[in-house]
Parts: sequence; C-alpha cells; structure tokens
Amino acid sequence: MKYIEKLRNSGLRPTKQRLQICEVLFNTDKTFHFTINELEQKIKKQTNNKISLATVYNTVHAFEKKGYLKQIPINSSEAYFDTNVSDHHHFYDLKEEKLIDLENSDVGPINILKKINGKKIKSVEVLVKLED
Amino acid sequence: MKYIEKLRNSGLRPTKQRLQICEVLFNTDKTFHFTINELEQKIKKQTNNKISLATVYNTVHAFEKKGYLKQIPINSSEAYFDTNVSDHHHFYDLKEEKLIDLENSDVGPINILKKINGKKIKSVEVLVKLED
DNA sequence: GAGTAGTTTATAATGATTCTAAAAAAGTGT
DNA sequence: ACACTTTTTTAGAATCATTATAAACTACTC
Repeated sequence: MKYIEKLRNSGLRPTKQRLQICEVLFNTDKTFHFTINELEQKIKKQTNNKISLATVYNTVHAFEKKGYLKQIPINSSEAYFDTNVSDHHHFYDLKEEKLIDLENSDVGPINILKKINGKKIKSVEVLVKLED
Repeated sequence: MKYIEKLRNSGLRPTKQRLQICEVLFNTDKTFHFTINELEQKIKKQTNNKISLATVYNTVHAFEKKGYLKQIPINSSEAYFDTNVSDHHHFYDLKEEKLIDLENSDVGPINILKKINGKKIKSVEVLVKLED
C-alpha cells in the first residue's frame, strides 16, 4: 500500500484504520476541506466501514501534527481541516458556510514588517470573508 | 453616561449590565483581547458585581453584531474577541497562547486578486502564528 | 510465540456555548 | 405615577464538539 511508508516514516503504525482514513483523505487529485463529522460520514460511505469517532479524532490530530493535514483558523463551532497542506489561503463564504481555496498567487506577497523578540514566524494565514 | 447614546443609536437598551460591560470594555485607551471567561472575571473585579454568564454572552454577541467588538478567527477552544475594531491583524504566540496586534502598516497591503461571482469581500484577516 | 508498546473502541466526562422560562427592568401611553 | 407591553436578565438545564478513560485488540520486537 502506498500509505504504509508515509505513516511509518513519521512514526505512526500503519493500522487498518489509519490506512482507510488515508484512502479517504489522500487518494484523490483534488484536495478538500472537512470537519471531523463530515470525514466520519465520508469514511462510512466510501469504505462501508465504521471507524470509531475517537479514532477519527486521534488520527486527524496525528496527521495534523505530522503535517499531512492543516487546520484552518476560522470561527466556527466545528474545526475545519484541509488536505491541501501547501502554503495557501482561504475565502470563507459566510452565507454558505463554505471554504474556498485561495492560491498564494491570488493573494500576492505578504510582508510581515513587525518582529517579535525570540519568536519566529511559523505560518501566515489569510482568511477573506465573503458576503453577498 | 457616555455609553447610553452609543447603545441607543444601535437599538440596544442601555441597561445597567450593558453599561457596566461598556465600562470594562471601552473605558480605557488601550484596546485588548479577551475570551468570555476572562471578561466575566474582569467584570467581577472591576465592578464588584456579578453579571450572569448568559448576559455576558448575549451582550458580547450584540456588541459584535453592532460592530463594537470583533471576533478573531483563531483555532482555540474559546472564542477570542477584540475591542480594537479597526482594520488590523494578529500574531498568535502558540506557546503563550497570546494574541498580539499587528497594525495594518506592519503587514503591508494585501491584494486579493481572485474574485468570486456575486460575492463581495467583507473582511481580510491575517493570522501570523509564532513559535520559539 | 511471548512480551510490550501502541492503537482502537465505546462510553463517560468536560467545557464552551446556547436554550429556557420565569422574574425583573425598561419603554410607552394615559 | 400607573397599567401594560416588550425587552432583558437570570440560574439552571440542554446541547454539542472534543477529550479522557480503561479495557480489548493489534502491531512490532526478539
């Protein structure tokens, strides 16, 4: 399986559940945004297999820590994740409650002029809220 | 009182609780960031007066809707608000879990080149995550 | 295969937020 | 000021996403 190596390389054992979640998350050209519950539904449909909610949470967090997933900073009751871990930004359509990717080239360079002593920048994320 | 007008102008009755919350939020030169629980503590200390948690929630949301407060898009278990409603951005110190203001001039102009049909941009918010 | 360390699971616990419905306060007209 | 309506406050209950628990299970090592 193509994900076994990937998991092993980051110290995660390639379990049946993790491989199934990998299939759902990464076995597609298109990247996508999801909440934990949307992912659980997708797993159930796509694999005809129920993975415990706790495992879905654990796995998503493990993947996030390893850089396979990114959490999107947004004010919502549920956490949103992105399978696109490249450097990019988001529109958030307030009415539809949907995220839309904004490629880095759609935003132009962002220059953070202020420096904080002893801290370095880990990420720069832009959220563009849309209304009608 | 200086806040009565402000509240009335936006259709909010100037109740004792709302005026007290105004004092805590706006009777200072410095703007600040807070969670609902931090605000509740501050109210208790500063006014020697307990306002029901439900009222704090209601009032903060009413103020947010009227544009007196802004919610900061961030992934945290608690919602963060800002008394600074001017156009500006934030550092988020991941270790200290603290927000730091970034003036618009500290970031430089941001140009959103992509357009979405029928939607207009309501806000552009930049979150810069800091690590050691 | 035996031993151990990591993982999954159902369920319980937690904690932020929202809901509820009754009491209190504010607004309005007389 | 008084009667009446509407809004607000309140304590407590309900909700819902997320995290913790601890027992059963699986993967890995030797």
